[in-house]
Amino acid sequence: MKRPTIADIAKRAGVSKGAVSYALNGQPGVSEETRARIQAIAQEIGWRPNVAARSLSGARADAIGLVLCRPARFLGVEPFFMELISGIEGELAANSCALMLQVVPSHEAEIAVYRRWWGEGRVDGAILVDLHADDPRIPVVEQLGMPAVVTGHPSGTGSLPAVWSDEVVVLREVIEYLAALGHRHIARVAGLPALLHTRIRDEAFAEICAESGVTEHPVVHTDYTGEQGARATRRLLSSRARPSAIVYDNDIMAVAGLSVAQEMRLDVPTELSIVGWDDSPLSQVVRPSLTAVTRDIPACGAHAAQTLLRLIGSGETGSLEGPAARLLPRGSTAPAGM
Amino acid sequence: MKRPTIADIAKRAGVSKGAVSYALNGQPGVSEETRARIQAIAQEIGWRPNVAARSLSGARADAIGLVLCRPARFLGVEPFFMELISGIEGELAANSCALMLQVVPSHEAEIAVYRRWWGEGRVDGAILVDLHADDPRIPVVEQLGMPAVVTGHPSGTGSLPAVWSDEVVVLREVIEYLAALGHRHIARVAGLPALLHTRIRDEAFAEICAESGVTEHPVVHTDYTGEQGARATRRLLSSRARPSAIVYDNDIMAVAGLSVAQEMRLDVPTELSIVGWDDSPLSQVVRPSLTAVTRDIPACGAHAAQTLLRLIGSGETGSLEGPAARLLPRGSTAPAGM
DNA sequence: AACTTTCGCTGAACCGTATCAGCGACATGA
DNA sequence: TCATGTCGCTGATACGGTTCAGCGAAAGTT
Repeated sequence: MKRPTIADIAKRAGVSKGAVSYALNGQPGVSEETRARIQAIAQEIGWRPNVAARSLSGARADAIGLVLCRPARFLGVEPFFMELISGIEGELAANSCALMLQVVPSHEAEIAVYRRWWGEGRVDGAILVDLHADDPRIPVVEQLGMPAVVTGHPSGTGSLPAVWSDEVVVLREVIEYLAALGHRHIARVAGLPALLHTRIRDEAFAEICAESGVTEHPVVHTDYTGEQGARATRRLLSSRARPSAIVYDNDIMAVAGLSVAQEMRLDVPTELSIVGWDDSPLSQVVRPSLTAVTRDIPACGAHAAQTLLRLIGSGETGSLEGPAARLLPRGSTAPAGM
Repeated sequence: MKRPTIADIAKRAGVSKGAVSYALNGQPGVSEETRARIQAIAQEIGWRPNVAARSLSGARADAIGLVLCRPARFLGVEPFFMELISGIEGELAANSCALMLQVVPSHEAEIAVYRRWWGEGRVDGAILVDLHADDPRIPVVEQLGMPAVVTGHPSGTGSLPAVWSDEVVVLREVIEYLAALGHRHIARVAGLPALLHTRIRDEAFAEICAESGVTEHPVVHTDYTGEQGARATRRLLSSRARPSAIVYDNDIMAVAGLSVAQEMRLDVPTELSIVGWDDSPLSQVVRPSLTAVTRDIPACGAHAAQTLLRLIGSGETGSLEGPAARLLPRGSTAPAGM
């Protein structure tokens, strides 16, 4: 009860293997009549193409790779990645392409994975996330010649196409919204300083605050964990002149900050306004529900996957702007106390 | 600048391809001297085995599959899966085995994925999660002959080995702890009723409550979302005789429940005790921090992966009990109000 | 009618590895 | 001394597809 092969089909159809291959791949070279007959037989005996054989013949691996480089504990609590993955998958499944996933502890390990995957012919390309400033992965991937798209600002992606959404625009929306509510002292609890998008937000934050009459705009960097988010919040709220609003770089830190505020008997939103980033169901579960920057993460993933598939298929490249983020006001923001 | 193959190595070493294959796979058939020479050459020219060719030769695909069957939105917020995945990966990486991931909307789609993966020779086996009562995947996987391990109670896994942790023991720990604190009315906000482990917990909950003198023990089923967790909590707390403690089936619902309680001006823990399940960083971020059932999810994943690899390698089967869960008391539980 | 083109198909080569039968050289045992 | 292994290696083949050159027949062109 072995798996049927095209040879079996060829025998039953009374044609050669080559004809079967043409018929099943929609290639010219067989009559429509024969094609239909062959397809019917393939269907009947439950034939599936063997990916190994197919990719050995110089074709594709029909898989793309995704490497996540964050500690397990942090990954779990960050809904971003799961949503991204499911978005990627939606696009891949439509093209019967598989996703290879690996979680690694460091950039070196990540690079080693790309080397291995590409060397072994396991993947046709990869999606790179969490772009760093002067990211060491970029030159390696370029040199390998492996098709790849980067989710992140195109300024740091070298020759690789990027799929990104403009963070500056939405950050401006956030600051101007808070400024309009009368906030003049806005703090930012940021993520990892090594990440490129953190830097971009950092710069834009300072600039936009200055423009909007927000005189105080301190930034604290963290590792995205709730723990560090809580600690940063505690420090900010303990300082002599405490901010009247805090913008967080992810949801879990915003929730942690909310708890710290409540612990310190500060009412949210009347005494402190809170804005989260990358809105997840979490934001709506806490009281008050969190005002947050939201964007369609699965759509970003789908977008990246689509771009990669096009790159693999036709070599066609080019950075594309993905779905835009926008501010979703909820209960955690209010006019600044007088 | 093609990828080097064993033929290239053979040429440079002045031996046959066969000898190279033996040398690089640790097989007998070459002298240690020749082996070392061949390995050095392989190293030098950067040779990597081509998985396609390797698996075509009847060997392995060197990949295992994992299919997640939950809507994208729910997946993201549930830290469980990411932690499980990173645990699986840790074990796989050590055996240079890859993980194929797919997210699907239904069991039928999931089964189709197994059929395809196995038919195409893409995977050597799979890990099944979210076991249902009378799970339709079990007979299909058995019939396919695909090695698989199931994370869940062995009562429903047919001939497939299971990796599970005893939920009844820890549930007893929870109930007896709450009973000891004087709680006589404990509600449970459960997950999807179709899941086998929900049923097991349901049954055990009723039984243990009865034994422990907990006279009232209502159960509400949900879909694991914070939204439904909040709604269930609201309903429970609005009833005439409200529970003095609620046990939730996951973290996000526990957090949602906590918010609802605060919204209803019920103090946690003095007026309501809350226990979460599958402790994530989330539990420690809210105030009060949540008493929760905790277990080492990455370890469970690693365990499952290890069992699967052994099953693939030697056909050796057998269910194994994984790391045990235990109760971690924090700030959200207290003696029942008089 | 002779020539060219197109169609539908065949047969063989090829991708990179694993594996098996066999072969000479040498060691071992009776 | 001869039969018997064992060692280290070779050469061939298999795996399941893709792809290419080529071939006979039919159709079209002049």
